[in-house]
Amino acid sequence: MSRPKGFDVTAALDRAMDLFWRQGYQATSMADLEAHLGLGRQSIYDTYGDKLGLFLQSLDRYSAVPVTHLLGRLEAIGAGLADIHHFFDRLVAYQSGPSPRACLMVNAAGELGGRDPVVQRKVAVYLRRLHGGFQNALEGCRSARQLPSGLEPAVLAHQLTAATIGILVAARAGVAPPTLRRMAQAGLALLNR
Amino acid sequence: MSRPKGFDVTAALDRAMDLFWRQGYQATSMADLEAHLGLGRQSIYDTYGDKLGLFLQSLDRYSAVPVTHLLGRLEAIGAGLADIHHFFDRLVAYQSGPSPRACLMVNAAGELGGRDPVVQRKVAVYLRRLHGGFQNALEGCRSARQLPSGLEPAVLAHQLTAATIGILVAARAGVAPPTLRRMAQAGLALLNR
DNA sequence: TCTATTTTTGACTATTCAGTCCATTATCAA
DNA sequence: TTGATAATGGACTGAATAGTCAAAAATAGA
Repeated sequence: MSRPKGFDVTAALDRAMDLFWRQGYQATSMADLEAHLGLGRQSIYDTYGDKLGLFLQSLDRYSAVPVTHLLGRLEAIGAGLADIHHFFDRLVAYQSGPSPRACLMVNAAGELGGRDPVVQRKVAVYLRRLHGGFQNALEGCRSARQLPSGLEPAVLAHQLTAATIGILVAARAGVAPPTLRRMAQAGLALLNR
Repeated sequence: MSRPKGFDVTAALDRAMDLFWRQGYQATSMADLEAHLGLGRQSIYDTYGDKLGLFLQSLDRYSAVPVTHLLGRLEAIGAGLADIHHFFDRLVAYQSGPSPRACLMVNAAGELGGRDPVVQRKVAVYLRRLHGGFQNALEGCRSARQLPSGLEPAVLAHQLTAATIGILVAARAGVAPPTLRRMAQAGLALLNR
């Protein structure tokens, strides 16, 4: 080895993820990436491969950081009702900012799901993970007798996953925060029966 | 007036809608459109304006035909439980084909929702319409005593809308039909208690 | 200090794209 | 039949694109 990279590879990936998250894949040019990462083009190609490679790594990074951040408590041992409430609170709060970016995975499904099987699979994994997190927390609820009998965690997890995706698509469509909040309340109402 | 158009303007719009639905906006080039519509470029520009204009008209056409086709029974007077079941049956069946296209509106939200307010608004209108259709049918259910008391149609409509969007995003992610069916069953299970 | 290796930089290329121009063709109204 | 008008097809354009190349700069190890 001789000369080390003059930048933080992971930090730059975070910035790429941010840009793709906001603008989408095709609307983000290599020139945009150069500017936002503060890197020369060749450095980007050397480090991450081509544009699609960088995007796919951004999807992985998205799973590793923002998704884990939001889902962490749902996926933990001992997760329960409070964590589900917390999840939707955070979700709505995050999508109620000035220019909500919705979800990189959901956006990617809409833009590239129709033609890139690799993107498809990553989104599918994300959806399964969402479902798994809810199911874990719901089984915690059941153990703690926080859940009305007769509600199947696996089924309820589908309903909560759908509620989440619904909110994210609505956010991308510019739906107003009060409506997003109502959608979240409708999701949480599922737990009260 | 002198020379009439040598093609069916609406039929060509249907074909453009099909193409955008399958491939997305940016992945569809004017050359693709020429080939698929069987028209010269100038005819397309003369008739529909620019590419974005054609896309926006495709969104409107999508609302007018496929959406109306699928939602018609939910929006009709006298809609009820059977129509909600029918809706999800059709939805899943349609997305279980060899290469499901999911939903033009949802796809468009993911691809263009982040930067085009016109697209945003059209998607938001579509979401409201979906909610309205469910709410109409649910109120029919309530009148017919098909709905357990304590279920608010407006809230339940949010849950069913989310279930629908969830299935559409999953379809775009290539999720297998059996899972789509389970997601639909989870949606319908909302009506059973 | 010297050398091998890598990063960086910026210019370059070939392609693709949306959109335009214009000559030609076809139709309606008179 | 004729003149006005509109539609059509194809070539063209300028801009933007992803990706490449090669020279220069910088660093670790000897």
